[in-house]
Order: sequence, then structure tokens, then C-alpha cells
Amino acid sequence: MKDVVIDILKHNQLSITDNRLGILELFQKSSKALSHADIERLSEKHFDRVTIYRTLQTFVDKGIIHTIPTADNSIMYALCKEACSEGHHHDDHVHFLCGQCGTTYCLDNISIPEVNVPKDFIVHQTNVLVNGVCKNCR
Amino acid sequence: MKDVVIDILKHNQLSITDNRLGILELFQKSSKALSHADIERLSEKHFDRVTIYRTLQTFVDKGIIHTIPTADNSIMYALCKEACSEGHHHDDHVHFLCGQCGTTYCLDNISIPEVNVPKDFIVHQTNVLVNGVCKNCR
DNA sequence: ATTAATTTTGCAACAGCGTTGCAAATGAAT
DNA sequence: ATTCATTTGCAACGCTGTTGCAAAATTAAT
Ligand SMILES: [Mn+2]
Ligand SMILES: [Mn+2]
Ligand SMILES: [Zn+2]
Ligand SMILES: [Zn+2]
Repeated sequence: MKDVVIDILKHNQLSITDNRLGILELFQKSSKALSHADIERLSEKHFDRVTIYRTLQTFVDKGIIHTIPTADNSIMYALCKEACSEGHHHDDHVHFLCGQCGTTYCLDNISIPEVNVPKDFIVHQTNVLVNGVCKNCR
Repeated sequence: MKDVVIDILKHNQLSITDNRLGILELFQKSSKALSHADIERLSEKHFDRVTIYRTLQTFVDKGIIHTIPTADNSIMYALCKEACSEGHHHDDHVHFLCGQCGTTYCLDNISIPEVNVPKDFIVHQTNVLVNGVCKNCR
């Protein structure tokens, strides 16, 4: 586990620190998306708020994690499963938010449908967020 | 114009105040979605931040306007064109955010596509946010 | 038209999220 | 071990949104 995490950091030319190791392990262990608050709560060692923010930003920049826009105006983060790299994200899958347990899932296998916008509009990226009840809560 | 706005307020059993008249007129005039900051800036008379927040919340509750979740974690508001009522919104259209001018559009004619989630998930609502370049900016 | 009851507003205070500057601590390289 | 570059923690700040409460405005009743 720790080896995998170290490899990811090295591969992205990031120095190995307790903070980065800890946060990246949390993502590896979790099947759900995590918020900043989740990470602060779940971390074994205590890390400063600011450090966590900066680490998350670094991971997003490097293409290690991606952000998930939610309807309640909070930012969730999850591992990139596709081959994302610095400045080039390709996380075009559907996200699901369970209204019962609050869990955000990446539905990595479900691709974003085509959306017909007016012909004088140019589409760069489409985000799909599905709200409902997950398999554990029904 | 003002008559229309007054009718909407009366129809929703809201008392007629300068603040509500002003904000509702802004929405009637605008073809774009508006943020709290937009409203504060565009209002002729000065209204307290808190009053604006409360008015927006009231309008959302009454089904006069709906919120639009955006990727950059800010809330946009736009008039409900469909027949929304207190506690029952039916604003299931696609939203488009122009990366150039920052304008958020309601694409009222473009309905939300079906999304195939895993069969043990229950779908309540689907939000689709398209990012790109609008007709005025290309 | 006055008065009374209800609703709305402004102000002050507060909490949460995220950012920045800077000095101390840590990690990487020699 | 020493040096250099990067990361971290702390303090401070700005922005967004919320709450409590008294004053003002609106509505309803007389
Ligand atoms: Mn995802
Ligand atoms: Mn809309
Ligand atoms: Zn659930
Ligand atoms: Zn535009």
C-alpha cells in the first residue's frame, strides 16, 4: 500500500512527506469521494488546514485526483482512475450523490451522454451529477 | 413590467416591498442567471446583503427562481420558466457556463438526458452543467 | 384615516471555507 | 554533514452565508 503511494508521488516528482503519504493513502483506501473536512477528520496525524488545502491543490494540478462539483456547493475529491496528467484531466464519468448517507460516488463506467446545445455554442466539458439513493441506503 | 412583478408577488402571497420588486425586476430583465453579488451590484437602491439572501431564499422556496450548481462552487439563480410552485420545482433543463464571459444560461429547451446508473441505485434528480464558449464569445 | 398585528428589513455578530505571507521545519542533493 | 529547495504551521485576512434582535415597513382590522 505504502509502496504504491510512494511510487505515485515519485512518478509525479513530488517529495515524500508524511502529509502527502497520509492523504494519498486515505484516497487509496476509500471507495467514496472525500471532502477537505473528511480528510481532516480521517487523518491519523493532525495536519494543518492550510497544508491539506495545498496538498489537495497539488494533487489536482498533477492529475492524481479530480474535483467533483456538488449541488450543495461543497467540493469533493476523488482519485483519477483514467490516465490523467499534469494539466490534462480526462475524468468524464457520471457522479452520484446519495441524499441519505451523503456519499459521493464516481461511476467510472458510465460515460457522459451527448448533450445537444444550440449550434452556435461550443462545448468543452460536460458535468453530470445524479442525486438519489445509493445501493446501501435503499 | 412592474405590474407583472407585482402580480407574481401577490400570486405567491408575498407582501410587496421595494426589495422584492427590485430583485424580481432584475431577473425579468436579465437573460442570464444572476449571482448574489450580481444582484447587489445591479440594484438601483442599496439593499443589505442579508436582505438579498433572504429574498433569494424566499423566491426559491416559492418556486419563482431556481438555483444552478456551478463547477466553481458559486450559486447562480434564474427565473423558473416552467410551472414551479412552493416545494415543487421542475427545472430539468441543461445549464451552460461560458468560460469566456462567465455567463450562465438556462437552456430551457434542452432536456436532461437519461443516465444509466447501476440498477441498485435510485435516481431522484439529474443536473447537467455544460462548460464551453457561448454564441457571443466565439 | 388610525390603530394594531404581522412581516420584512438592517445591523451586528458569528461560523465556515479557502487564500496569502512569512518564518521555521523538513526533505533532497552534494 | 552541509547546503539548497520545498513544504509546513501559524496568523491573518476576505468572502459567503447564517442567526438574533430591534426598528421600520407592510398588511389587516377598526
Ligand atoms: Mn469522479
Ligand atoms: Mn435554469
Ligand atoms: Zn447512500
Ligand atoms: Zn460568453
